[in-house]
Amino acid sequence: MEDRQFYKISKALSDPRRFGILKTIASSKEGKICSGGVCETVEVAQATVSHHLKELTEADLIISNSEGQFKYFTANFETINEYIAQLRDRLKSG
Amino acid sequence: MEDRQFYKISKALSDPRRFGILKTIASSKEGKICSGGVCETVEVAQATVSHHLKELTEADLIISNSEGQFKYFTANFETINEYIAQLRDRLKSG
DNA sequence: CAGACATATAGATGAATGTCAATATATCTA
DNA sequence: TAGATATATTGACATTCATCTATATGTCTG
Repeated sequence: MEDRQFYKISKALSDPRRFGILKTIASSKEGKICSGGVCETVEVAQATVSHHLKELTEADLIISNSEGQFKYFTANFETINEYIAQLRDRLKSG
Repeated sequence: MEDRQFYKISKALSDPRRFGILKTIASSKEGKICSGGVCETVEVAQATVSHHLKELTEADLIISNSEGQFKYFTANFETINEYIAQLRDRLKSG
């Protein structure tokens, strides 16, 4: 993984609210949830949720899928797992 | 791990320079390195390094040990590993 | 003790960032 | 087509934060 993406992910994970949103998506029923669904779980304005979803998408931590007027989000476990592996590799003692 | 510490660690890891410093400490010879040693590996002022070391210490990602006028830092792999485990647990699908 | 060296702190500054209200864009349906 | 609903964008604002210079504190050695 490129440094660039690694740091983008680190930044994306560093805000508690944004992490909470990612968690909500990762643990959503059927593995997906729409923007409105996320909004209901959080106490910030819709614009703020939209902003966080964009950040998470740009970090490739979530994937979006439009269905009509709705936009569904899925956790990208591939990226999540690769990030965890990178964390290990980059910090290991040996 | 408490939410509080989890987020403190996330924040501490989110700055590229600070992560680089942690990496330097984790991969240092003998497993430890003093502040001055860290300064030599980085292109910022000594005060900035001191600030980052404080943040990493407060996140419990590194441990300090004073020896006379020097202060040596060691990576706290226990915390690092626990953070990685938490990341997994908090984001896992099931 | 005096000077040299290592680290910490204080205060300032510019940039990044989370947040919001307001509005725009896109899609659905009657 | 008009109104309703879902999401995105814009522009502003307050706060956080990485960074610096200058200075303080702490420790060693002559």
